[in-house]
Amino acid sequence: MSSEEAKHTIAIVDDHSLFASSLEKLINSFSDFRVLFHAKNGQELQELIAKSNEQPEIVLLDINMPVMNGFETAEWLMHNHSKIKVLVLSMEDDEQAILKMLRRGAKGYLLKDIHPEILNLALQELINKGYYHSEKVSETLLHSLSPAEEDEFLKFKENELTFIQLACSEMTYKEIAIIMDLSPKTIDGYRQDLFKRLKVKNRVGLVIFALKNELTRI
Amino acid sequence: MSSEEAKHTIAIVDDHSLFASSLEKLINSFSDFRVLFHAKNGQELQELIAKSNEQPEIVLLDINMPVMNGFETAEWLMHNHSKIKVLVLSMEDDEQAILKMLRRGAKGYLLKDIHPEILNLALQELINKGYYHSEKVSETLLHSLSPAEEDEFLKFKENELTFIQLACSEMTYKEIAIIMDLSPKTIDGYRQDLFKRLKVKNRVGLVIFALKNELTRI
DNA sequence: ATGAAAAAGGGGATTTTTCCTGTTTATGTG
DNA sequence: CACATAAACAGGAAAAATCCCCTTTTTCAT
Repeated sequence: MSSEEAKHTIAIVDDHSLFASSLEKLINSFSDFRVLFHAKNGQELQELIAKSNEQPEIVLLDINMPVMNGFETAEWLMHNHSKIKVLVLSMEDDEQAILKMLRRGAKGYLLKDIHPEILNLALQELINKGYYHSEKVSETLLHSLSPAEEDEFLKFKENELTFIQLACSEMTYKEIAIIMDLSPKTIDGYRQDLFKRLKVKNRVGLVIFALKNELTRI
Repeated sequence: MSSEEAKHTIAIVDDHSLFASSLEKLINSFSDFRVLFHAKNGQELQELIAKSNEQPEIVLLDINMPVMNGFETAEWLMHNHSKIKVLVLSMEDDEQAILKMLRRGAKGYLLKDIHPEILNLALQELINKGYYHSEKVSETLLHSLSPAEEDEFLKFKENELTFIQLACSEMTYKEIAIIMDLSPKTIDGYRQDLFKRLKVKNRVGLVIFALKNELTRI
């Protein structure tokens, strides 16, 4: 791999432009990667992706950014460009942040103070294996599963959870309303609110979400 | 560590008594561990724990057991004896099983064909770090949190299978028709035929069927 | 080549889902 | 009490899903 065109493309999303541009130089010095563009936040990334005729294969994503932060950006990428791999580059060594990012489909999580060669390695693994997991990330995952804590992303009220679970069945909403002893209109309210919050398009999307997050079992 | 009393205590839960007893011998040969008792299933474990005046620090847990399987047992332990660490010892190298166990608080997951020294190491780590994570487990965790890839088999015709898999998404039938380059009416034909054959009432039923039978993964 | 069977496509109707915009009813807090 | 807020509920309409019955096209073995 050597010609410019064969290099894997990368987008950087970080509001610290000094960091972003030095990172760009570094990446361009890697033999297999080149930076396509960088954005100051998620919103700018959306615009650049829309405008550009070339899509990045990998997005290096910061978390703390104004306007549209890393979590929202990862969520948007997951829903709208699932082929783009997200590698989080963050300042904070925070288990909850790591988890929240992984839940939003991030393929790796690196601290900003790592050695450049580690970044190169991570990028290579991202391309070859589809993900890069550092020791830290693995430990975090294991830790996190025992106390089973949550993030806003999947916190539900009792009724909502019941509705979700019933929606994962062959019942119509009318039948669910009867079971839950609520008006069909209330059920419709739950449905609409959940669709928006979980960014799903329809009931099948809701079912998939519930199963992925083990909100119910089939 | 050498006196019998100072050794860490272990309970084995496995219905294959030959395996269980040889495992007991093996563990008793480790300098830091001794087997307290073994049970044929979760129910027997409950009784033994209740009867015994000494609680095991670690439970080596099989998954496939009659009466009360590993999942149920892990769940019970999590809720009733959260201080006891569960190390799953399973036959199957199954991502879903690994995840289900970790979600139920398991502190480690080992395949039954590992080298004895690995078991010793895992037990040591369980005591020292509180968990043992193999490479496989780490990969599974990461894998599981991101959208998965697909797989295919079974006795459906190619087009049917494709349709089923696409139906397990947020696409409308019209969109599926476009993707499959068929008339929406043909898609409706597939749908109707499958509903009848699989005895499902609606699309959610179809999705559930597909997942139960591993026609697709989400 | 031809007839049966399978696959693809269709008309047209009802039901369910989905969406958008509200109002009313509880509920908790200063 | 009054006020803010969340929960429950509604009207109305468009889109999608579902159903039933029917026709055309393709495939394939004889």
